[in-house]
Parts: sequence; C-alpha cells; structure tokens
Amino acid sequence: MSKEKQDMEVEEKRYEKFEDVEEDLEDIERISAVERTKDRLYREIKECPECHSRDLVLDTERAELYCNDCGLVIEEAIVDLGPEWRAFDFEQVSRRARVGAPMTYRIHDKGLSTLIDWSGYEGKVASAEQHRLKKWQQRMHVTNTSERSFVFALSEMDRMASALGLPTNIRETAAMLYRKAMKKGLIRGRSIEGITTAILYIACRLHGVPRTLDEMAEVSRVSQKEISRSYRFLSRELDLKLQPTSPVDFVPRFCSKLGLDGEVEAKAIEIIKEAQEKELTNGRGPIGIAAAAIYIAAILCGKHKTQKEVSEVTGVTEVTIRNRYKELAEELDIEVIL
DNA sequence: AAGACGAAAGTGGTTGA
DNA sequence: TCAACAACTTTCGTCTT
Repeated sequence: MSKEKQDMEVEEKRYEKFEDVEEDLEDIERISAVERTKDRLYREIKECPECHSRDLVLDTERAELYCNDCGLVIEEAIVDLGPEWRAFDFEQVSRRARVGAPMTYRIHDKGLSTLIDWSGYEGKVASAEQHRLKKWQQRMHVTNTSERSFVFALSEMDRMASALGLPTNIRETAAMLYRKAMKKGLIRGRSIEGITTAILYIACRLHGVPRTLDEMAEVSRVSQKEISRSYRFLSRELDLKLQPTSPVDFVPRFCSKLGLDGEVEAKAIEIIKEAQEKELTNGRGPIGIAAAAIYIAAILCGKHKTQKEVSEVTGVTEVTIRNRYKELAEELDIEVIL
C-alpha cells in the first residue's frame, strides 16, 4: 500500500471523527430549546393588543415579536438567544467560536463550509497541505448520496413551505427534524417526498399552527395517504409527543380564508372553548369542530356563509359541518336563525 | 333555484382480543 | 392478525327559503 493511500485513510478517519462532534445531538437539543422558548412566547402573548390578530411573527434576528397584520412591534429583544453554539471545554470553544453568518439548519452543511482556494497565500504556490484539503473538500462536500438527498429534501421542504407561506422558524424546525431522522436512519428506503411533507406537517403542529393534510397534499407531490403514513411512522420513531390539535388553532386561518373578521374569529373560539369544557369535542375531528364553530359564529355575527363555502375552505363535507353544528347548537343552547 | 337537511351505504384508521 | 367500531365521506332524495 502506498504512503499516499495510507495518509488518505488516516485523514478520512479524522474527518469522520470531526463530523461526529460537529453533528452532535447537542446542537439539535439546543435548537429545540430555542424553539420551545419561541412557542412559550406565542402562548403568553396570544394576540396583537392593537388589532387582536393572532398572526404574530417572531423575528429571531432582530429579536422582535410583531403583528403580521398591522405591523405593530409587541416586544423587542424579548430573549437573548445567545450564541448558537455551546462549549463544554476550551478545545470546543476554539473550534466553534467564529465570525460570520449564524449557523442554520436549512443549509445542508449548516452554512459552515468554506471554500479552499487553489492559489497559495500571498502569492506563494499552494502547499501540498492545501492541495490535500481541497481534494477532501471536493470529496466530502456533496458527493455522497445521503448528502445529495439531504440537499434535495431541504430544497423540497423550502419549496412547500413557501407555497404554504410558512415562517422561517418552522422551516428551521423542519430541517432540524430531518437531520434528526437522518441520524436515526429513518430515511433510507423511504420516499423523500413523503418524509419531507410529513416533517413539514409535524413542524407546523409543533408551532401550534397546524395545516390540514389536505393543504399539505396540495403542495406536495405525494398523496394524502402517503403523507399520513409517513407522519405516523415518524412520530412513532422519533417519539414525538404531539398532543392532539385543538380546533382553535385552525380558526384564524380558516376565518381569513373566508374573509371573516376578528369578531367572528373571537366568537368561534369562544364557542370551541365552551364545547371543550363540556367535552363535546372528544373523539371528534378538530377540523370539523372548527368548521362548525365558524359556521355558527358567522351566522351569529350576521355574516352568513353557506355550508358549502365553509366546506370548501376547511376541507370537511357539508354533512359533517351539519352534524357538528347541530350538536353544538343543541348542547350549548345557541339559537341559530338563518 | 339554491341552500339546508338527513338517511343510507362506503371508506380508512384505531382498538382490543 | 383480524374483526368490530366510531368518525367521516359520498350520494341522493326531500324540504325550506
């Protein structure tokens, strides 16, 4: 065996070791801690004090919480998210401290790649060391197949997220989950399309702004069935404890799609809250409940929408809306006059 | 004529033996 | 693994506005 080949193998081992540290789960834990903080904020500050919209956006770079409807900045510099790396000893500090763009999970190598130039420093000819590094970079960058599919998955998730108008923090969560799934070897042998769509669906739910499977299927290239299969698989294997979605989470989006204002929205949420207290929502599909509550609320506010209109936006049938709204009206003693 | 209504049969997922 | 089961959908005829 030639000297060069031996060298390469040693180098390869070292590279793998470095990758291990770099990809360490602690990064993922750190990101989820940040996500939890954001979620808590969303829960504490539920709506815009100015226009009562629930469409609030957290800008992580400027650390502002602002209202997406009227643009009011509700909180500034809410949390110090700190450096996005954590160091346990001096060696790690020196390895990880750096200047530059913040690390992101949405670029396949977390945005850490540096191009090594072929030309030497200060006019000198490139050293053998540099040649070797360049060679390794070419080999390790995007060449192996799992990296390739990861790049594809990220672009796919970004495409769908754009189509759905999802904020960046959800995209970050999705990318983080994908990395996690990759580490556990859950991707191999499964369709990337199905997995990415399911992950995006999960990310939305984690942030309390669930999309329906219908909506996901519209922007995805795979069927609803495939998405829910992948979703069940992932939530089992990653043992994510997703509590069932509340109908309330769907109300703002459905209302705005129907062109209904905050008054109807608030009324619908009120109805759902009451229904939940009387345990009328148990075992019922959250989307159906949301649809029925909106239907009732619209009538009560004198802004009648037909069952068909509500049905088209929510994706549940008129029959289900009827059944739910009959139940709700009956149990909550709401007089619904058409 | 459009919307609301409800019966009946069908579908896909969950549950418990 | 299979059958029973509940929720939801599809379809369609009837009633109301």
